[in-house]
Amino acid sequence: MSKANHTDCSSAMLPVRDALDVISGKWKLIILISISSGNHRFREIERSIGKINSKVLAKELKDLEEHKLIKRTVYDESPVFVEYTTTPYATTLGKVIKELRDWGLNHRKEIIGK
Amino acid sequence: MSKANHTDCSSAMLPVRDALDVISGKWKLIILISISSGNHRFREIERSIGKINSKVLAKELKDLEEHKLIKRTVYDESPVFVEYTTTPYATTLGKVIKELRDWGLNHRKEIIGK
DNA sequence: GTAAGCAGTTACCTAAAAGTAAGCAAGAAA
DNA sequence: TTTCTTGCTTACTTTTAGGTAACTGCTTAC
Repeated sequence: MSKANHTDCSSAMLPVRDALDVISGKWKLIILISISSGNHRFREIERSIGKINSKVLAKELKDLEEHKLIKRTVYDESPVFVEYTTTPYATTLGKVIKELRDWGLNHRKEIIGK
Repeated sequence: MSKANHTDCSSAMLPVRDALDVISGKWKLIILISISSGNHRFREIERSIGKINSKVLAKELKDLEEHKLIKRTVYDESPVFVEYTTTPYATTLGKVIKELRDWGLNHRKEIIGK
């Protein structure tokens, strides 16, 4: 008889954990925003973010690709060039990003910048 | 003349960063969910999460309090007891959490559990 | 022929996050 | 009276994220 003297809420926790596994971290959403704002080349993305370094960017891009959120395409022209684009699946993150933005904007007003 | 050969999107990035600073990490939202699901005592919260340890929980609770997302109240009865509750401000995170949940649920269906 | 841009990689380092295990003061229950 | 529960703290270790700097092969521009 497992007498669990607490409210169970694991069903609410699990999906949030899943989502955080994909998007949390310092750079993932930032990179997605950069790409969907029109930066498609490695160096473009790097410059648009500014403080990121190429090692971290390369790693994060790989992660995002594994999660099917971006697509890496190599154009075999001369010189070859590499393009990163967001996938249709990435657009499902739109609402998440919007809510985070709105909340972050308000939070800065309320707490940080007072 | 700073010739920035990339699209500028810093205004979209900043608020997202602010939000992530507060909510990213392994436990913050999980703890908020636990408290708002009815777990108000330290040990209750601990048990409801399961894998967290008291050192980490204590630290995260302090962080959440600093961010005005929860309130710690000490009731000076005998024995004294401590209660954690979410603040009205925490409810502004509701939409964020909802979107994360929905996305996480879908993500598990689409990517993880296939 | 030298410099500069592209898309990264490599080896190394640091700092922060998270975990482990134990303990403590108080009261309550056995 | 020993044990249990609560709400933590302390000291220590491990793990992970993130950062630095240099360097690669390739190509074009000067």
